[in-house]
Amino acid sequence: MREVAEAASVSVATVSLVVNNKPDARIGAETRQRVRDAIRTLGYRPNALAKNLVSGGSRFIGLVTDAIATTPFAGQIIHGAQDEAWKHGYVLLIANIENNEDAEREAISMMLEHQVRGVLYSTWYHRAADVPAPLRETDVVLVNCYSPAADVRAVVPAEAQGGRTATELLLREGHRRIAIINTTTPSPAHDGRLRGYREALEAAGIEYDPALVFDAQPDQEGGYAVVEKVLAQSPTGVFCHNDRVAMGLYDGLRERGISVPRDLAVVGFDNQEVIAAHLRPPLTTVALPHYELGAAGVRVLLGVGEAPGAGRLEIECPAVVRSSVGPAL
Amino acid sequence: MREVAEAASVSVATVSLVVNNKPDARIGAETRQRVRDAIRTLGYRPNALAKNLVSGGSRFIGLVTDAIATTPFAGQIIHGAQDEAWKHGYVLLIANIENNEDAEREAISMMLEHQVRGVLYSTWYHRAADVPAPLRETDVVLVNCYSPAADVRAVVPAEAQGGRTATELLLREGHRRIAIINTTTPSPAHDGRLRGYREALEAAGIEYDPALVFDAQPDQEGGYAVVEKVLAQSPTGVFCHNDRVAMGLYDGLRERGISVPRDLAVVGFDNQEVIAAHLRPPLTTVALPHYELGAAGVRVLLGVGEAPGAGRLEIECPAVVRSSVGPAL
DNA sequence: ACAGGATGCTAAAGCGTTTGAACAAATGGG
DNA sequence: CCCATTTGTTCAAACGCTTTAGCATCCTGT
Repeated sequence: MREVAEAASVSVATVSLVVNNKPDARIGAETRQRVRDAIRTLGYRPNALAKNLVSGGSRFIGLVTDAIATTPFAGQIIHGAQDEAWKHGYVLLIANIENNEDAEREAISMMLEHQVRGVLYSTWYHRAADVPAPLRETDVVLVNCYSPAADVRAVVPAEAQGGRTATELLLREGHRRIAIINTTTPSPAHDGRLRGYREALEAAGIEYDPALVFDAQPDQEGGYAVVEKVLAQSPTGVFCHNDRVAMGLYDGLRERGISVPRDLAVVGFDNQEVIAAHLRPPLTTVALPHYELGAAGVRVLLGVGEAPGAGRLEIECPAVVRSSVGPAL
Repeated sequence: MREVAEAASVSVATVSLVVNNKPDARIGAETRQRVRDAIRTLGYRPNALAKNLVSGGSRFIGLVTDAIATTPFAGQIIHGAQDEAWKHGYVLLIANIENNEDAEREAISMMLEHQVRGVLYSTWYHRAADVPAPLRETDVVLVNCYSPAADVRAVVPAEAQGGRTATELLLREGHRRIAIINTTTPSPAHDGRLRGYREALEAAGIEYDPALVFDAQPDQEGGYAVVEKVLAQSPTGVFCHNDRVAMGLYDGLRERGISVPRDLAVVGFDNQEVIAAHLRPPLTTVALPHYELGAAGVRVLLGVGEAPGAGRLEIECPAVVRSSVGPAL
């Protein structure tokens, strides 16, 4: 900067004013141009570190995740957070801590030392989570998880609405006998989606029948294993807890010569692209809005747009219609 | 820091020396303890920004990717890079530029302004890439792509070795008539894997038969569409260009009552977990080492461990054995 | 011709660290 | 008992930038 100042024969103060385009800075047009030229010819770049130092805070937002690796979802959260942060002039500082206490402590320290504007703490599946104590030193927003004590702002998928949407996908094609294959473990996903299912049925004036509710491991094997029992109840539509379960269901159905969607309509959940889009027929499902979770997390942190003072902000799970739901016979 | 200094009644210089544990600093044990206590009770954290300012450079490594969103792979690259960076005391600054020129320029500016130690420029599939001019201002390592001019260090998957490995997976079970379903578009993957296939055959003393080489769109539809033609050549094993092709192949085979691996052995490529692990039977495949690409990228950038002065460092593609390859009849 | 207000620019302090030189006190050797 | 070390600690400059107060000029109207 000093070099630029010298080249343009002005003071560094002037250069600063020009670089930052200060609205109320009175700089002559000619001088301004001279500085601009000097900047160009010298290839000057401001030093963000120094800038942040003097301004007190930085333009960093920390993102700590518990598993970038194990799931394709985390990528989406990062992506959403990064886009939104970018939009507001912030940069993402990421750290992932594969359930490693020390790594977590270190990561958080690092972020605090870099004077982050705040931290997004995200998990790869929707669950309760404790906020590590040191994070209290800064702004925190939980993403895809929530504090049981509800004392920290959180952004989570709207499981119940998702369950409702999934069920409505079947209802609106005339299905009245709709099974749900839920997961075995209690969780926001388990409870919320079931609740949505029941709400949708009720709204359609259909009585809830516990016999149509099945539990299965939330993966392909689970879906495959439960086929017989599901068919025994002769539903015309099935809402699967996730796409992998639907994948297993497909396998079982195929073996029995049962055609999707002609003989049985199937709806998944998660919208795991590689699975849902490539099954035959392509799977109609409900998406977990990971990108939006990341983006909304940043918005909440920055206090722009929708903002729950505390408590959870629920992000809609949109329907993704493909070809696995047809009209009820 | 000043507060700590006052609390411990020493100078800030002393505090600095204690905090950084300077090896050749002569500080009395008692003073040292006093400072430590003050730090603890005041909850002092050093300001990384200031530290970096004075030290000249920062502990940032930039990672720019062309698509975090669209693929589960990018997550792995990030993860590998982040772990390795961490290990050396660096933090990742990420930016992704969904083929948006402006975003790219901005992202790079941002990184340079933050005085990054260097930048990893990564693509989501292995290809040639031009290094954006401004990146020349800093250290760059290409990850999963390479500069045609070979003037920039690059880390890429060893496609040929991967093709060889895939083929050997079949050879060692006694298969002699092995088909390859390659992709239609020329690319490092196309050429390298085919080369590996030929090398493996040659090493096994099997003559290369062009009739066993098929081209197909590199997705499920492609694999499904080519089944008939492949079967017409009655191979006992098939090496698919990727797992999605294998997925399509599975579909076609199932329709024809052909059992994997009993009637036909199948090997995929990419090791796309959600697909490969969940197909029935689970797919034996060769993994693209995305995690390692990220990690190796950082090592090359930092000049630790294996380091090609220039040119490409090839990372091994390991076999992932599941159940889709059985002995040849 | 001159007060008063714009206009254009700069000086200098400060942001939180690091670091080499400098200083003071204690110790050891002869 | 004095000089030379060693030991413990501080001074002050520097890092690259922002920002406020202030100093010159130059207009404008009277």
